[in-house]
Amino acid sequence: MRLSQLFFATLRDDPSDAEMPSHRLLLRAGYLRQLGSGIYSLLPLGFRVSQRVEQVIREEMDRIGTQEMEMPVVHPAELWKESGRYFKIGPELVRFKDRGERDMVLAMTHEEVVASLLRDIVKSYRQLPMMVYHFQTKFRDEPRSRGGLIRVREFVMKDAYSCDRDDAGLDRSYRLQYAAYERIFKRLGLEAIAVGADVGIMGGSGAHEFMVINEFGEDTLVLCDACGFADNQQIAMVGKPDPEPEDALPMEDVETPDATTIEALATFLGVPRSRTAKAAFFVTGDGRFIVAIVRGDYDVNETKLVNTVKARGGLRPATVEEIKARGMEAGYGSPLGARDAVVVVDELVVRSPNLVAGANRVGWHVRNVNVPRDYTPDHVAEITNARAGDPCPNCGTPVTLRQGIEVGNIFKLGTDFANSIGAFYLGEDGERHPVVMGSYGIGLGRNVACIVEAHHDDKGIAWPDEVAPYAAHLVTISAAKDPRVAEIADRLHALAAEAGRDILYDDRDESPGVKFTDAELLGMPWIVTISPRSLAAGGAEITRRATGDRRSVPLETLEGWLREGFAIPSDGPQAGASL
RNA sequence: CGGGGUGUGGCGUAGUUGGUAACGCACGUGCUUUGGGAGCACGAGAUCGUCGGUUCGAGUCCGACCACCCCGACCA
Repeated sequence: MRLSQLFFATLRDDPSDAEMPSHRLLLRAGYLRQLGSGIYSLLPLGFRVSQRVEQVIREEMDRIGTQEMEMPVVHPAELWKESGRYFKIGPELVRFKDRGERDMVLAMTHEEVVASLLRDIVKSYRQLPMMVYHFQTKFRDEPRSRGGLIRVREFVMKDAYSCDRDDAGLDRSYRLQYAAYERIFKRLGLEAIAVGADVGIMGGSGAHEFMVINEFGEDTLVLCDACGFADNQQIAMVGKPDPEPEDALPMEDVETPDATTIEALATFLGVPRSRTAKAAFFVTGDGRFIVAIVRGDYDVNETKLVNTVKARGGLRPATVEEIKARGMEAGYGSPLGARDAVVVVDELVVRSPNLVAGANRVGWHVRNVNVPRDYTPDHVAEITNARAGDPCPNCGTPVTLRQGIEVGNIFKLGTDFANSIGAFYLGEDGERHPVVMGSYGIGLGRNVACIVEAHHDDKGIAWPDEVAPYAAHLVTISAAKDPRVAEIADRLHALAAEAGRDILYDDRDESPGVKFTDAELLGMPWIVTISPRSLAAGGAEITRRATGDRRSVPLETLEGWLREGFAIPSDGPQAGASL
């Protein structure tokens, strides 16, 4: 591909609204353009990377016997009503009517379609197990997109679905996918770690998220360096040691003007935050009022809270009026005297004696509150976030917290979709059974961005060989001065094209500075320079983009590599080699 | 949806007390230049996010709206 013909433009200045390196570089190097919030066009270079990522995923899916197919982006809403997700999912599911006034949705994912296909096609246990996948556009009207390709509203995802006779079969499929994911991320040049994850709205019995560590990551990971324990903070259960035992003292009102936060309360009373109880108020999607009590030195974990109270439709913060209506006072709240509320208490609170809690009166708290002596919980469970330094549940070593980006996930769905959509098969036993499903997703664009996050320097991108849009970037210098330069470069370019592996060829009449700077920004793994100087030194100069290692190569040798698709031998340019 | 911010040519920006838009990069033409974002000359490109208001006159002042970005909420 001649750069003079390529549909792209490099930018000298950073676009002002790009913060992450991947976003900045993909924009500056001409891989990407934004159309709207969370909506992007992939320019030819970006599309080639995406296709190469896709091909890696395809090969690994095929390798474990997953069959490629394609399912639609627009679905009749009927199907989503059958699964119930039409009612459970909020505005991120785009709904509209077609010309016939029929309710339609834009696909966020494809479990319903797979289940409906199973309903039509799978009749017998002999047809199972079976796995399918496709690469397809998803649309999710995210409340807030961010970070370039990291969180978008429209994106292409590889989603795979396993279909098994029973849980044992699901476990087997899940392990196959897990292993395939490890191979995929390794080939993509990503150091992904699998963490235990919440099953969320997908339901089901287990899930892992594949995460790459990144300071811009939206998820918090709880990691143990000693034993390898890794969970998303949403579900990480860490032990909390027993507080010092004390005799329960009688409750005692204490005036606490303006102490509406734990911080202010602890300061005002001169006690550590661990001697206070924090109340948080929520309303579930099904209309129940929840008051959650955690110790003042911990934060409420909403995922755990949702799972504890089995909240359908999630949680939203309660309004001040709703809190008052239950006999409580925001800022001075506790279950003391509360009514019509589901009281959920963190298990550590039960073990912690004589805490300061809200009096449900403005300006007042109560000392020496003890559970269950002073109020009765409806649920006692761990509903707090793990903190850095808390003991690992496996080995007791203090855990660390890191931010991560989810590059892939795998879910054990179970039988919910099959049951609701009606995907049953006849077993060997002659009985009807629901198909047991699993769901496995990888977002292409997000992976492209994460590859750049992991493979760049201050000059630009440095693609791993496996995903580079072109294997090499051919640069000519002083072509106007020495006719041999263009002649040789043209020949090398043609040779690569004939060998079926196009290379990028900067045939523009630009100054050397522009050409080298662009080559480093664009990030092909090999930069090949043809110039009067390189010819005098014996042929071409080749530079490994990632390391900067550089050496002179005879033209015949280079031609040989190009015929092999620029398969440079592993003993290519060595560090320290010079012209 | 709450908080903060930004909208001026493709990108980055300037624009004073209100007087009809400027600079760098990129772009076109010509000449020179060619191993690290070249030089000179000429040139094209903006109804200043939109609508309304104040004013003789609005990029600038006022109001509403829209878009985008950041933090939070949210996130199969």
